[in-house]
Amino acid sequence: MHSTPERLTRPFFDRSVHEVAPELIGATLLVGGVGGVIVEVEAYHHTDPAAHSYRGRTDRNAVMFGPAGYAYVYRSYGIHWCLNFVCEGEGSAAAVLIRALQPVSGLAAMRRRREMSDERRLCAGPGRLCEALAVTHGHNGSRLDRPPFALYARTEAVEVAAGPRIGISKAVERPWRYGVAGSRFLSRPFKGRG
DNA sequence: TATGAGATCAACT
DNA sequence: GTTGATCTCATAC
Repeated sequence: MHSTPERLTRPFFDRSVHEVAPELIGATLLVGGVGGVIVEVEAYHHTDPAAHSYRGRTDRNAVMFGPAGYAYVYRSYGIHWCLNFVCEGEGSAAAVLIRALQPVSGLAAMRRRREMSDERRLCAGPGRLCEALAVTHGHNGSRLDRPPFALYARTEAVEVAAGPRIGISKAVERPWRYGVAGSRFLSRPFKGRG
């Protein structure tokens, strides 16, 4: 074993979402001991027309308006769950959408929940990731530095690619998607190099 | 490899 | 009544 990875706590998230998002690439996310290395995220901010918080606080997005370091979970297209990490200070309504993991821990549990064995697609996409890690609305508003969540800073430098976000119809041009260029575990490749 | 439809529901207009 | 920060399966090349 090498050095013990640094555990990410609330101060880590209490910064600009555009600082936090790229730094999450390469970090390790576990939910109940199941998870892996974050390889793809997207940043959202309340000044951003594509963000849920853009039109102000509602019952659904209330967690985004709270303090940093909490999980914001919402239902997407009536079917999937999507996991976000709330960033910046209270009222800033910024969050990072976790889009893809490289599976590392709890492969058997993930395969059982996803009913598939293909490691590349176990967590390649926000909906898939939540299914593999058993993240549901019940995790909405949970602290990220308390069980079942566990987050660890990356231990090695990674080259972070940026590009346009996926699946949105507003502010499409903002390059607020970050990830490991060329990773086999992305929901979709980054344009340019790969 | 690419494109398209269906699934399914809560928020929002 | 319409719209998604999506995924899967089917069909077409």
